[in-house]
Amino acid sequence: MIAERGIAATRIADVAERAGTSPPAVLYWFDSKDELLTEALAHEEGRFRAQLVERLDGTSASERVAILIDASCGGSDWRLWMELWTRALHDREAGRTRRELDRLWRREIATTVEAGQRAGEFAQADAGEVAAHLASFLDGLAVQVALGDPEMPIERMSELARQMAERLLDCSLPAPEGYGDEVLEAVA
Amino acid sequence: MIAERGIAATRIADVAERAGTSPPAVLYWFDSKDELLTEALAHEEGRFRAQLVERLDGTSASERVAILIDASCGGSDWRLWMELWTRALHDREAGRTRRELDRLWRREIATTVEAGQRAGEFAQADAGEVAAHLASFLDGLAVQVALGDPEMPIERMSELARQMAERLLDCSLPAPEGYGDEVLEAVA
DNA sequence: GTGTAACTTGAATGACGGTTCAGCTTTGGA
DNA sequence: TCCAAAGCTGAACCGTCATTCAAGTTACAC
Repeated sequence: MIAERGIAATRIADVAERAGTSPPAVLYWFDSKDELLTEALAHEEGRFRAQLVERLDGTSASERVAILIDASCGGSDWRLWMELWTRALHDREAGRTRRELDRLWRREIATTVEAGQRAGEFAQADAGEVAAHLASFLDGLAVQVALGDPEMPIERMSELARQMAERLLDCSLPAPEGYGDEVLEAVA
Repeated sequence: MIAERGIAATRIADVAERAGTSPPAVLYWFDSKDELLTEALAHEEGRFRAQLVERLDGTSASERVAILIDASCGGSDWRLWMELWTRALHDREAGRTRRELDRLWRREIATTVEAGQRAGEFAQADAGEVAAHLASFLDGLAVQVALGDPEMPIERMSELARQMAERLLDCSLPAPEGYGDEVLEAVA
């Protein structure tokens, strides 16, 4: 609901309708609209991480980087994070949440980079620097994709991010899987 | 006003108060709140471009790239563009505007890159590709900066973007000017 | 001066939507 | 079977704005 209409335009009545119930019923489970929105975003974040952990299990560093990029491209709806960003601009609590999520995400990348360096798969470079580079680049690309920029289809995002990682780490990454119709459709 | 409180929380009464007048007076000049917001964003965009054109006058390609990066870091309030982004997610008209602005911005970069290549200042590389890289990277960095990420002060954004450009173009860019207190404060 | 257009205002108006409330139905245990 | 708690509902309630309106004030042309 949030991804479709945006936080600002999402009414309790919309959520209720989607859930096949009534506005007061929604407020029976959530104390307020604000709490509902906050929990929705937290839930999505949890879903994303869980899916990521599963995919990362028992893989090489190169594969991991490829998976992280891949997950960025299609694993979650960037519209949600963009909503969180603008929320974070004016809401202290949302700001804290956002910073924490980003810190974890960059750390995930940095840790993987370091592992790859120890395994000799990647060139020596400051892992934190690489993580900052890659994370920012992915954010920027995702904005274009989420906004349906004709010059930035999701395949190009994937390709550019991949090139960037290979350049930063001086390595070769395994090929990404294609994107299923659901993902392509969600982006469109 | 929009940068401070966000589009969603900006009331006509706020604008009126800031302008030292009354809500009906604001609606005398703008047909609706929506038009007011749209024109505000367009106005800021115009201001930014005008300032850019002035700074770019009579400079070498290397200087131009440095100026473009510099302008990205401090020339405008990214909070406004982030507001435009989320607006564009659900508003067809805002989406068109955003795409057009981004197209112009990438073209500005690409044109400069091509000029620099003709002048022998930059390595040969697909200018469109370089522009897409750089523009996305700047967007991503700007998000972190705008959100006050402690790991991404504006100086680091400037430094990373600069390195990225130098790497993409295999060149050396002139040093950026420091950021004045106003910019640093606006970001904080 | 005086009339007119431009501009502004305080006071409604009205829609919208979160929240509350009093009571209904369902569920599950004894 | 009975009863309490859990879960839900329709119908208010109420605050918050954008927007309108009728009437004022100013500025300026003649």
